[in-house]
Amino acid sequence: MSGDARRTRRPASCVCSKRSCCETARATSVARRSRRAARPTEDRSPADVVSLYSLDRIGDVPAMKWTQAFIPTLRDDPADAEAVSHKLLVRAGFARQLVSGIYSLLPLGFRVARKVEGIVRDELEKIGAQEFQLPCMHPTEIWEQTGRGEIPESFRLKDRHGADLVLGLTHEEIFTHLSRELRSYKELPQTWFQFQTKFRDEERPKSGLLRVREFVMKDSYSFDYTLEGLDHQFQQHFEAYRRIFERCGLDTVAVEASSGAMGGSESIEFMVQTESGEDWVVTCELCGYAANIEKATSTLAPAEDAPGMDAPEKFPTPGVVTIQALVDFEGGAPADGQIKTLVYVVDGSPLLALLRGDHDLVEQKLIDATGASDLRPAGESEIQTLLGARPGSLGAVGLSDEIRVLADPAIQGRTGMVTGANEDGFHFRGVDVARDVSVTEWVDLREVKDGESCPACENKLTLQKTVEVAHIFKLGTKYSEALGAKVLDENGKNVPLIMGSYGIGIGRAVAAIVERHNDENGIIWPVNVAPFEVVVTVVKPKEVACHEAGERIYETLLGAGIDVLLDDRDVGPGVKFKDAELVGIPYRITVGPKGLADGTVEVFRRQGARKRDLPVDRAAEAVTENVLEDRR
RNA sequence: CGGGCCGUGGCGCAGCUUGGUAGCGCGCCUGACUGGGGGUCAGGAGGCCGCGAGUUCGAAUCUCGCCGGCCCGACCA
Repeated sequence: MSGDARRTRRPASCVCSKRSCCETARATSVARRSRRAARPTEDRSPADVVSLYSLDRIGDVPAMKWTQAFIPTLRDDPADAEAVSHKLLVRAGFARQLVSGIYSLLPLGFRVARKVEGIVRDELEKIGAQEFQLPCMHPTEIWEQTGRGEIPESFRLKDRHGADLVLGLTHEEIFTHLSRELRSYKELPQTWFQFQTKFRDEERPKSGLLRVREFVMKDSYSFDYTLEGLDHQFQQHFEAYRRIFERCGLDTVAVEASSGAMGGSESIEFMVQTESGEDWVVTCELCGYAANIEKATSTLAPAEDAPGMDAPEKFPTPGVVTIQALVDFEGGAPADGQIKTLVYVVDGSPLLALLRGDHDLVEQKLIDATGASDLRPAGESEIQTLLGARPGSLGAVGLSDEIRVLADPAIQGRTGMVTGANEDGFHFRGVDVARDVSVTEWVDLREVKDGESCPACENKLTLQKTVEVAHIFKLGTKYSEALGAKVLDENGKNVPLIMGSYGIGIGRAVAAIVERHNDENGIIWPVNVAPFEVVVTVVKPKEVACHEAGERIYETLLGAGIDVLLDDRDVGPGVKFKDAELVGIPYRITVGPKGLADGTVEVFRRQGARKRDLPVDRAAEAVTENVLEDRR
């Protein structure tokens, strides 16, 4: 009984000032024990009494009985949750929010996180990685040395002497700092990793554990002195990640990604498809092409040019300030016959981005193309100063060469186009891009749309919403050069270390697993990451036969090394079934008077909700077999 | 950072328009019954109504400010 159990569980370290507190508790617990011990019927052996008695003893019994575990399940979805994983992880007692984007993991949640970590550690050790533990608090200077001192997401603090510290957003800097102790190519390659909390003051945390401000990441870093060595490490990680996610029961799609502010030449993200995600990924089922929308391209159907003219012709378009308005305007043009002109400020200088009227800009592509560290849309007054007109009438025809113009290939060679005339209320028609527009650089800037053709095989592309669970980067020498991490090569020459970095968000992976493994009754954990693999549900725990049969099965499973939870609560069976399913334990063995009457218990498999009756003394063994089979 | 919504026992919510003893369901505690899908009955505990100021004889309710949370957008290593 939970009441009894709780009351006897006085912390050894109780520091209450009232002497009576702990003493009374102790007295009460003794009284309860004797009552409990006295309750059993006369036909029990002393061994039975001892085993019952041990129920009340906390210290030497693993906390795997429901009455002793902290599993605060909720009947209703939390009001502030939207994402499936958020609702379920809170409802099922895995996690609680402290403030926006900061969560506590409860025992069940921690058990899952530890299992995921175990899989990750196992696979990394298989590729020769060594585990470290680095600090969360870093001196700000080291971040300044690599040019990452001004990241808006960083949490900053000062120590009592006024020294500036930053809570680590990641650990390239610190691992690279340590790598300076590498002296010779003979020590290479090295692969180092850790599980550590990262702090990122996101502008908008959301979707429960999917996007948070404080989270544990497995990050690893590879050090070598040749590009081939880097390629090898990158490949090793890629394959290790594949195995990790497979073992976690996560279907991932590996996509080309933008390296963003991490720098480096190449990066691949591991994405999990879910409605709660925020990253769009483009995939081709036929040839396997896959890319983040920040990077993806497609093959376009050719657009039809309007008749050409000898020179652009200016015409009045009063009140027309959008692409759509110009489509509807008498004498206007279809969207794919227009040139969209966007003005950005890139590291302080203006830049024009030109796209086809029906296309959208991917800002990340602009950042990647310009190498900008700061990029934003220009304000209206800046635009007015630069081009002499307001947004809605902008264009690049006849601009001075001083202004940098990046244009998307979709408008290359087009004729008879319509674009703004840089005079409010006027547009040009008959624009011949090659003739009339001076383009500084042609770069892919447009966003791929669902249903466009695959750049590799021409098949139709699909667009999916996903969440990023891992990201691997070829960093090159960005960090090693900034921090002076060099080794001597075969020729005795100092060369910078060539690095890779590789991250997996543990909490995010846990949430992603829930996103993909659930039904209307709750979570369905894959066995490998389940907080418990089996729950033994005792239907009528007050009845000695039920209780004892349940205990026996529970102990047999424990002895077989199965993660098993005994639901010994004195509540109705419905409550226990609902909770077990909500929590998502893969196997349930139901022990109750009905089955015991003919010597059976019921084995229930959460996935697929399959039930079968087995003889009492066969059940533990059979379920053990199932579990061992499911573990991979 | 812009826009919207919301803060009332542990959880989910009503009450606010029209100011006057703070309510409901679930959960929790005690006891009994019950026992194969969130069961029944009886009794009970628990609330600076987010915080602060103001209006008023009187504020959960009206006004102002602040704080916190969620969603959309922008942003994102």
